[in-house]
Amino acid sequence: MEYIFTEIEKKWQNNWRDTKAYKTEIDNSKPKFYVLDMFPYPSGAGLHVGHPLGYIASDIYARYKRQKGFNVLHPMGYDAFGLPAEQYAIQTGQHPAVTTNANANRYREQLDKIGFSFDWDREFKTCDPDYYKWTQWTFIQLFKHYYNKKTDKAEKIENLIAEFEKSGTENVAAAQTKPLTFTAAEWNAMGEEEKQETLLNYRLAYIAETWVNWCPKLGCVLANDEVVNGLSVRGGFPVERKLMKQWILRVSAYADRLLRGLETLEWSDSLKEIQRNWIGRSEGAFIRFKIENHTETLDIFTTRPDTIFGVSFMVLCPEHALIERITTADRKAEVDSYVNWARNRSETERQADVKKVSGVFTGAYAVNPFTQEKIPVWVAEYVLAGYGTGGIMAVPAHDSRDYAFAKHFQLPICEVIAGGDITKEAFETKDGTVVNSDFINGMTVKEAGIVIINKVKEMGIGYGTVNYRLRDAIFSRQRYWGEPFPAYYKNGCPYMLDEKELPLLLPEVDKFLPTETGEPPLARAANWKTKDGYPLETCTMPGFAGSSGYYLRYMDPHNENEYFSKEANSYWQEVDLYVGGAEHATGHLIYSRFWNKFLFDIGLACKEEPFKKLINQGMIQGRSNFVYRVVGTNKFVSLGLKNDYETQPIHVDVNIVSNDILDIEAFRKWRPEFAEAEFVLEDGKYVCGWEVEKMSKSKYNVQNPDDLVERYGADTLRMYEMFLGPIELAKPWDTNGIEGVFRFIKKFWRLYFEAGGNFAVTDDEPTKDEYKVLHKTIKKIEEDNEKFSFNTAVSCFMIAANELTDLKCRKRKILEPLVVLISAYAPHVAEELWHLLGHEDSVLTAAFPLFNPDYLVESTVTYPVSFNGKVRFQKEFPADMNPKDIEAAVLADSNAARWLDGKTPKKVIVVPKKIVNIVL
RNA sequence: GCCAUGGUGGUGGAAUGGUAGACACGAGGGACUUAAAAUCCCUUGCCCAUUGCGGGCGUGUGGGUUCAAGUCCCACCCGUGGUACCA
Repeated sequence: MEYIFTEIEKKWQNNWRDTKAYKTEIDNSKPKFYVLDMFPYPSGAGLHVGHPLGYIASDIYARYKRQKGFNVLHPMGYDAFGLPAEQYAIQTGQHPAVTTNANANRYREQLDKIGFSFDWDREFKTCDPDYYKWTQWTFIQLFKHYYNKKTDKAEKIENLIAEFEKSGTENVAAAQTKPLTFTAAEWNAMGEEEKQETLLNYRLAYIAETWVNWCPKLGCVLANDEVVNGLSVRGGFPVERKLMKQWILRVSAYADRLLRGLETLEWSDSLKEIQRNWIGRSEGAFIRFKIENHTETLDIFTTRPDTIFGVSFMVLCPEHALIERITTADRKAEVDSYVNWARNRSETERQADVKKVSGVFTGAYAVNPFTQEKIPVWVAEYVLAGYGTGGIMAVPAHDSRDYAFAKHFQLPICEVIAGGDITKEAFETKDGTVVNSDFINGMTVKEAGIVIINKVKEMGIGYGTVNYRLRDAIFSRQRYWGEPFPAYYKNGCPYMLDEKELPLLLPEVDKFLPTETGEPPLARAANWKTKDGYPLETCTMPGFAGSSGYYLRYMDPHNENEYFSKEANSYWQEVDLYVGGAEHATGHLIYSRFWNKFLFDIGLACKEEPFKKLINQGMIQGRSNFVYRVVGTNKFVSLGLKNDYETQPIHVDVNIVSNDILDIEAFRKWRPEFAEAEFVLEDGKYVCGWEVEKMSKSKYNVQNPDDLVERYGADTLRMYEMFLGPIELAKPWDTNGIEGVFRFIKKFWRLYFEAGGNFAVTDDEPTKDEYKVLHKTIKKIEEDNEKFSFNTAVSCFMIAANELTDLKCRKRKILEPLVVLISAYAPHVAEELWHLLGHEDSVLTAAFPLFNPDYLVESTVTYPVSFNGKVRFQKEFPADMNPKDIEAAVLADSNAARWLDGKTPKKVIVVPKKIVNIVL
């Protein structure tokens, strides 16, 4: 019988689908295991070979865990809200839901061909109202909670209101937008609107006017992680700064817990480090400076309170509210013009000349609280509005940016930490002795910092604190294709819809564009009001809203009354293994952790962290092929000969190149202008050049998995993608080696058939050597599966197949367990062989074979004998011989005599089962 | 700049401090075949010897620890990814 993968794969894929072989239910008799892939955005381009890399790895692990007796949850779905569908809708008028559904169906078709063990009964898209109902519901909860720093968790806003009524802000320690203080009497005297306005300062989902990343081309606000180098991640359009009223999530309230939680996770160190940097914890002090002739004060954050005697100027960011009030009349014109210029500069422009120093003096002076010295207050772009207080104390001697600024504007530079040469550059090192600083002279940086913090606290002008770089997440998007906010406005204040009114369905609109007055597309919807006639929010939620809690919904995806049931959550708990790309490190993986921690605080999720173990699959890069055209002709030279001509490299579609050899006929047909192409060949072949680049349509290096499945079958594709290299490693996609894996599968198949082609597995008792091959394989595969070392596992299967072929082993006791072992990797082949072996049930329910160490025990071991670390000969000994006897036996050997050459060995080292080393 | 991470044959990549290069691709040679496909066998890190054993050099560079280093330590060079006026 021949290996006809097309038939086998179709047969079993249909069987698994019809029998719902992968349907998963809560089963308290088994331990659970939750394996999740980062679900894809269904783009129009379809699945490319990079997607399945992670899915195959997680599928192998899920199947392995099932074999090990776990009840495995392995769901899949689609992250369906997003910009491309909307932009397509704007161009064509086609509703994004239509495009999204079509794309998702195509993805499903492609995924099905690869033989994944997803429980498709749990599938959903984030744009399904049944699902986004719970995204909206969570948003309402965020609105109704604040972060209590005393209990270190989210609490009901009612508790806060009760506290305000009782004693104002006096006993309140809450995460807040800006510090507020008021008494109970003041609170009680506030009107409804004022109270609501005040509460927004505390809610975990709040509205505030902030500087946002505005992308005019997309007509939309972007989150910090959606902007790279001043350009939008989607589309690469320039991003500006704009002051807008936005919904915001108070992610920063969780900064410390997000940081500490990392320690409990089995994530790679590099990914944890990226998150640590993103959260950006820094210890320092808030210090309040008086401003001369003003009642206003200037608050700053510094990590170097020890350098306070070295402050020679202050700097405010151009957005700072204080500028207007303290600028002196004679400086006003200049300051205004600078501030205007700086504020209107786009992110891109700002990023472009980071090195350029610019700034302007306000004419005002702050007062150093320790020396009473007058310190000029400047405005400069290098101070950012979004970090700390938007104002700094500049210590040019010990900060390179302040140094550059001081040099440029000829401001004094005063050394307060000894150890550097401040005539050349700033001395930023934190070990050194404090000098020129009155009562802290002679102290270390660390000691001085503590003393200053205590002192400012005593003086009532500051305190030691921790500052985070992590920003609150802007949650409004001026788009159509997203979750509508379950919010409406009354007298300008936001209120939430009743939970019973959820889901608030995305309305139909005539066009997916903003209105003529610049309002978001939802403003076009007819009757976009509550039933009492209040206007609904017209923004929608961002892409990360739907993906922040989807893993929880998979636990109980059809629940109509709850996000997920207590029962389901307490069984499945958290994701045990999460597989996906590291590019989500500062976006999705932060937002989900925040989302989950909040749900944990309000008693919904039973685990604080959503993803226990995370594997980052490396990016699959494209491997482009080139042909070399002789300049000005239609003649193409093979790679090895191109230096003899003046050539121009041209991208050629990788699908008409095999092992870097061009299919000339296909090339002629590829483009009309190449129909008459001539070729200069090497050995009758046209060899293409290659380069690793991003996978992209324009480089003709996109490979989709369907072609490969068609040519080699799903099992080969699965094993080949694993064989490419370690799963975490970024690597270029390269089909050059796929033949080898295909050969292996055919060889594996042939183990079960005699020369004539009949299935020929016997019940004979295997020999010891045959058992050894099996048990060696069981051991290695188990180890590799546990380590996610799937590439070496594939090699291990190849070795086993080679050895069993050599042994002509066709025995059930060897070949049957081998089918089970390989079923996680090549499930179709395994299932077919399993049935040929006479099983009625499915290989999917078979247990992982047990390893028996007895079969690996050697009676003799060959020891390499080395002199001074160089191997000279080998000698065989009984496996249980003791090292002293081995030593004696080696020295008595005639080969040893040759190398000893009359010398007495200094030392003889016998490493059990490894090596004998003789030191001369 | 900072943080992370990697550097091993023509290529992808293996190696709990213990015979570096497993496995695979590619290449060369051979068998089978009318031929092709498929399959199988041999060679394949470099250099010398090749009538046989054999010998020397090799994991980015330079040092060090060790009986023994791709692996551990120090310094440097190069690549990749993240991040950047974060006070």
